[in-house]
Amino acid sequence: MTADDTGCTILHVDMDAFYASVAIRDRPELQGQPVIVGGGNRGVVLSATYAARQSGVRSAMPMTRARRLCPRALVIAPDFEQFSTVSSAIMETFRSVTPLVEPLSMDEAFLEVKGSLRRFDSSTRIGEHLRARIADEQRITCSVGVAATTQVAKLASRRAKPDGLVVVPHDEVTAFLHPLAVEELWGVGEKTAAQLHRLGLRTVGDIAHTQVSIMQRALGPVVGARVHAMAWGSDQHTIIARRGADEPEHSIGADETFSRDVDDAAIVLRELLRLSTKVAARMRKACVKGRTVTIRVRFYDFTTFTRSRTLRDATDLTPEIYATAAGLFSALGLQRARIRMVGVRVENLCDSATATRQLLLGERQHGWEDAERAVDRAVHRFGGAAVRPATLLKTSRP
DNA sequence: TCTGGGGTCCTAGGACCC
DNA sequence: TCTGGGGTCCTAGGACCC
Repeated sequence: MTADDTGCTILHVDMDAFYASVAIRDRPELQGQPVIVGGGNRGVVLSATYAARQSGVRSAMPMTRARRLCPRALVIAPDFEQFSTVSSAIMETFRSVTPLVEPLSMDEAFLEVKGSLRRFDSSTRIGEHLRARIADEQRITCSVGVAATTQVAKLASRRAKPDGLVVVPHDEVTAFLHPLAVEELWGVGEKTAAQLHRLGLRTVGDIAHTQVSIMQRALGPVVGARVHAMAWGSDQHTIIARRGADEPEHSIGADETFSRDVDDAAIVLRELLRLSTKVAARMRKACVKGRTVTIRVRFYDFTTFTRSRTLRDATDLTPEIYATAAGLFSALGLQRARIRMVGVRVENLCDSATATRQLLLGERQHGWEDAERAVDRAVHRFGGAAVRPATLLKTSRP
């Protein structure tokens, strides 16, 4: 790639093996060693150092398989609070260059740098500046992709890994994209790739030279059109400045895989209560209420059901969320089914301040609200274990 | 000893209203 | 008598991302 980045004002910045890099940055003896962040007897790999990747370890791989592939790897449990702190600092570094920062996850973001070119001279310079600062301030490496569109910038940063920078100038976009395998495209996963392979399409160039209508018939009107557009390097995505914490979510949920499959409804209900408590507390912290409660139940063979119910009024209260979740679960009428995972999610969120609530006849206005807020205060002062529903105290989870 | 936990977005069918 | 669309909301499922 040439250094001419004229017109390329979008950067995709992606930390290299983020969780693993943060986990070992204060432990010089582990530099260059195979390290896996993950855990739990039924967990997956969250992140692995490049030394571990050399043995074939990949993100999202079952830990059992990862340990088999790389028995000498050190396994470290994730510390999400630490990751979150580092992530916030990194996003602030990005914002010191441009206000147009769109975080995609803890460890990556799109930056629109058009407005910063006068100060920095070129997009490439900005990328190198950020790489140097993050290496200096956080002692981890990152990779940067520079292009005219988000999709191409994202693919460029992947090409740059680890610890590099790749520019894809406008007139080299098709030469860059077309040799790539279809599954390299953002939004093309296992199923879509298989569908494309059935059509005989192996490379991004194959997609580009197939009629949009054929793509849409195979993948649906929206996804088909998007994938075809991406094959020509054109995407409609414009960067939306967001600041993680005050961005309203569309849903808040929690799920839990049991360490062993469970066939006792009482244990499942107790877990639904624990998850409802967790979700309700997170909703109150985010100052949102929601109307639709969804449960997910995954069985031993990975088949998964979802059931949802929409309430008349938005809520952020454990008793209401739990009652709905428990009702949905009971309505499934399961008889000693072997359950692997359950989850509770609340959707249709709105700002707590604007949520209106019609009082039922005779309902006390502040009953549960007051109780829950007292719980929040106690948890804040004494920690999460301080206050929880009585049924969660009897036995520990399986 | 297979396969986490947090999300977003899309599709499709049915109910219901005008 | 027969037969309409369009719009919105709800529910269930599935694909995908990190």
